[in-house]
Order: sequence, then structure tokens, then C-alpha cells
Amino acid sequence: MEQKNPIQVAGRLFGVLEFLADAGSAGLMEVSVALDLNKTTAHRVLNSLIYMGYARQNAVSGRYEPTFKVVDIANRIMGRVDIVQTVRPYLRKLMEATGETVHFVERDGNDAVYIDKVESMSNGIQMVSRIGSRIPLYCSGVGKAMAAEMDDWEIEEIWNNSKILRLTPHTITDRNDFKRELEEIRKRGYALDDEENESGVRCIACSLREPLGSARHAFSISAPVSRMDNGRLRELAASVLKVREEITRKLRASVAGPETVRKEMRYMHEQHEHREKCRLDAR
Amino acid sequence: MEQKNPIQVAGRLFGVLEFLADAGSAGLMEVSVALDLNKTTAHRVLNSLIYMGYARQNAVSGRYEPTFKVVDIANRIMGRVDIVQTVRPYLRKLMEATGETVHFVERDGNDAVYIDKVESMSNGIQMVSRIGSRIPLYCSGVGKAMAAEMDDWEIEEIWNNSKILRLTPHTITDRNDFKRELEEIRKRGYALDDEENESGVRCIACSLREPLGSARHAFSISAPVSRMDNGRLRELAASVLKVREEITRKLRASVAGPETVRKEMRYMHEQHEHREKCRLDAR
DNA sequence: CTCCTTTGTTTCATAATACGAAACTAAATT
DNA sequence: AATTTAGTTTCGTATTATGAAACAAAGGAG
Repeated sequence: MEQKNPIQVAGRLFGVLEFLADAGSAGLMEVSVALDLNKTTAHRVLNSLIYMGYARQNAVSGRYEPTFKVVDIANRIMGRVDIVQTVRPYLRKLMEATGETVHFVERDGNDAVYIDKVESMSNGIQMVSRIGSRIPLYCSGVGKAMAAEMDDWEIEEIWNNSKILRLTPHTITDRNDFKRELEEIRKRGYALDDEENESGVRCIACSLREPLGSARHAFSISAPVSRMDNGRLRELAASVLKVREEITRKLRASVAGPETVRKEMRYMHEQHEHREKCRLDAR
Repeated sequence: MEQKNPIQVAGRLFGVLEFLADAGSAGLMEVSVALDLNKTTAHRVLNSLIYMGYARQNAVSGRYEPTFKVVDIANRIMGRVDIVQTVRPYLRKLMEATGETVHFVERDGNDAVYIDKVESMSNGIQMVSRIGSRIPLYCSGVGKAMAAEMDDWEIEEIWNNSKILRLTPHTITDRNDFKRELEEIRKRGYALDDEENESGVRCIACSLREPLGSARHAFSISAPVSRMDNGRLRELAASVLKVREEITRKLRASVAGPETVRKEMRYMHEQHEHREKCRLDAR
């Protein structure tokens, strides 16, 4: 039993907020039933969210819906993640060169978290992924790419603490197969996800060589198998490795060199925040 | 006096979360002081956020920091906003044609909320804006573009309920000047923001003609004055109006036509969510 | 090295707060 | 007109969040 929430309402507040985010909109009773809350409690929680500006009640339908306030907070958080700003131009170039959607992730425990995504517009069929959502390391291209850079004990730890599930017929569920696969990745320099996580989707992924610390980020190209035969894969592998080199060079330069640029941007941002604050205070 | 929050801790929970989002990371005492909370209360609130996965305590520094969970929620919310998906390709094209950053907003009361942004990469100097953040209608290009489409009584209401501030020497602070300006916009078909909101920044903006309802969305091109002399402005005006027409046509088509496409995508998304749920339940 | 300051964590009695049953209103539905 | 359902308000009560105080642990100063 994992000890309970030190603040009971907290779970209810965020539960309702998440529910609204998923549902798009909901009536009081829907919320009440879905989260198993007393009608009155649901009502109070919703009003609290409204009071704080995280939800609103649609004037015509009377239904409750989320506002964009969480979106604002989310972007304040993302704004601080410098690596995204640094790497994005390269990922964009990669997307343009290949015409496929490119993802960028950061390691967090036994998962990878999507922190950026450059979508190809040309293709009708879009990959379904979301910034901020998670994917296990053991069964994803990006995950394996990062794991390949780690010490053996860390790999063991990841494997042991992951709930190994056969998500598709191709998912690797054997520890030794996994280790052999990582060995393979080390040789090649890039990782593959051959429908191991989602049927019909192939990925080619590769980790970043960062100046400090080991394997915290990776990027990938994902596409339906129909566009990812072995020939195409070889083609993409070349692009991926080239971009990896470019990013590596850039990151090395950033550490030694013009950190001032980053600081300047931070300053501009601070100035902007300041003006916004003034505006609010003036109410 | 605006009645108080029906759930006291709620304000504290979200207050702390927002603080962490802005600060990047913070110690217990920083939080305690900044939000005027008892040390113990701050501690409890932080632990509750950690318990729910919205914050974590850095293993080495011991400092508290936000996780990407809000980011995930934010993107679940944004994923439901169909208009963004529909319009983005056009905005991207506009960005590529002009080389300038393009913004897309939705009206919310007396403000506009940024709901999309296509950044130009080529230019070193980036505009500072954030998806989910707000800007008053009365002093922004996008705001005026939408206001120009409204009935007189609604314009009055917006003006009366806005806190009119002289943000820069160019800000319009007189009701009649404002109305004359809107008249001008109606004639031209697009709006200008000539350093009215932020010194040194000019915008050209224009609202969307949507099949149902009036003036809920607008887009704009923003750039430093140095890149936005009157000649350039005329050039951009042509592009902006052209894109507006393209979007209008597309929106009209979407209503009558292939709504199925949208439904299909929604279906794919639902499938994906389902798989994720299974994964979590399996724990 | 010791003392002192600062920060983070835990405990606990108490006051305040969130809780939910019930009553009530207003729409929909039959 | 009668019945059901959703949403809102009230209020006594039990639970829960609260904060003072004690404690632990990690720097900093002398």
C-alpha cells in the first residue's frame, strides 16, 4: 500500500481537472460519477477550479470545461527547458529532410518523456503522441538508444523496475534479448523500434552525446511500416547520425561559448513577465 | 471583495505549482516565504504535489521542481482544440513565406489567448510570447482585428470592462480613437499594432471569418520595427489577406464536408489513450 | 574542530475546514 | 400535470488541514 495523499482534496482537485482535460467538457453528475465524489463535493471542487481560473462553466450548455490556464503554466515550465530551444532547429531540419515526424525525449526514471515534437504536415496520417506524455524505456526506440549508453547495473535496474508487457507481438520481453539488442545499438550508433511498442509503427532513434552526465535525451523518427522498409531505414539512419553529430558539436560549443545568448533571452523573458505582472497588479 | 475560494488549500496547491513553474526550482523556505505559508503547510502541499506526480524533489540538490505532468494535461486540452490543427498548416506556410513568427489566438472575454505559435527560426531575436498566455483585446492587433467584427454594444462592453493602461506611448487610451481605429480596420481588412502593446514591436493581424458565430479567432505576424517599415507592411498585408481567404475557404469546406477525417483522428487518439490506460492498470 | 545558523522533516493538539445528507430549484422527459 | 434528472444551496458534524514546537541534518563562521 502506497501511503495516501497528505492532502485529500488535492487528489480530487487534480482528478477533476484531468478529467475535464480528457473529456473536453462535462456536467456535474458526470464528474461526480466518474470520480466517485459526492454531488456536493464535486460541485465545490468545480467551483474552486472556476474561482482560480482553471475551469469555466459554459454559458449556454451549463457544462464545465477546462480553460487555457494549465496550458499557460505548462509553457512556463517548458520555457525553462533550454535543451529544447537548442535542439529544435536541428530536429526541424531533420523533419524537413525526411518528411517524417520527429520526437525529442528526456529520460525520467524508467520512462522517457516527450518534450518536443516536430510534425510533418505533408502526410495525412499523423502519429499520435503528446508532449509531456511518457513511454517506457525498455520498449521504445528512444528508450533503448539511451539505455545503450548506460552502465550494466543501471540497465539491470531499469529492466527490474519496469513492468515488462508484451504490447505487440514484437515487444522484447526477455532480459537477455534486451541486452543483446543494446549491444547491437552500440555497434550501429542508433536504435530501432520495429513495432515493439505499437503495431504498424516503426522508429529509428538515437541518443544525444551531452557534455555532462550520461544519456539524458534522445530523438527519433517515427512512421508507419508502409513508409519504413529496410531501404528507407538505411537512408534515415544516415540523416539521423548526421544530425546527432551536428547537435553534439552545438552542445559542446554552448557549454564553453556563448552562454550569454541564453542569458539574454532569459532576460528578455523576465522583462516580459515583469510587464505582465504590472498589468495584473494594476487591476 | 470577490468572495473567497470555496476550498482554501486549492489556492495554496495551485499557487505553489505556479510558483515552481516560474521559479524552475525552489527550496522549501523559498516557497514558504513567497506564498506566505507556514513552513509545515508548504511542506505538506509540496508533498501532496509530489505524491500526485506534479512535482519532485531533486535527488542531489534537495530542491523542489515541477515535473512534466501539467504539460501532459495541457496538451490533452490542446488536442481537443480542432481549430488549431485545421489552421496550423496555413500559418506555417505564412511563416515560411514571410520568415516571421506567426501567432494564433482565441477570444476569451476581454482578452485574447494565444493558442498557437509558429516561430521563425532564421531570426536570432525571438518574440516573447507563450501559448496559453493572455493579451488584452483593446491594445493588441489580434484583439482589434476581432473587435472590428463586433456589434457596437459589444465593443462598448469590451472597452468598459478593460483596464485601459498606457502600456507604451502609442497605446490607444481614448474610446473614440479606438472606434475610429476599428472603422479603419474594417475598411482595410486587417489590423495593425504599431508599438501599442510593446515598444519596438509591430504586428499585422487579421480575424478569421468563421462559418458559425462571430470573430472568435485571429492570427498575426509580429516583428521588431526594424523589420517592419511601411513598405514591408504592405507586402505582409497581401500575404495575410491571402491566407485569411484560404483559411475561410477551408473552414467552410470542413463544416459541410469531410468531418469524418476529424472523427477518424479522434478515434485513433482514443485508441491510443486506451492502450495507455491498459498499461497503467497493469501496474 | 566546535558552535551557530539555516533548512528540511516529523509530531501532535486544536481549530478550522471540507464533507455530505437533505432540502430546494429548474429543466427535461413522460 | 406528473415524474425524473441535473444543478445549487444550506448547515450540523466529523474530518482534515493547520501551525507551534521539537527534532534532525547540513552548511558556514570563527
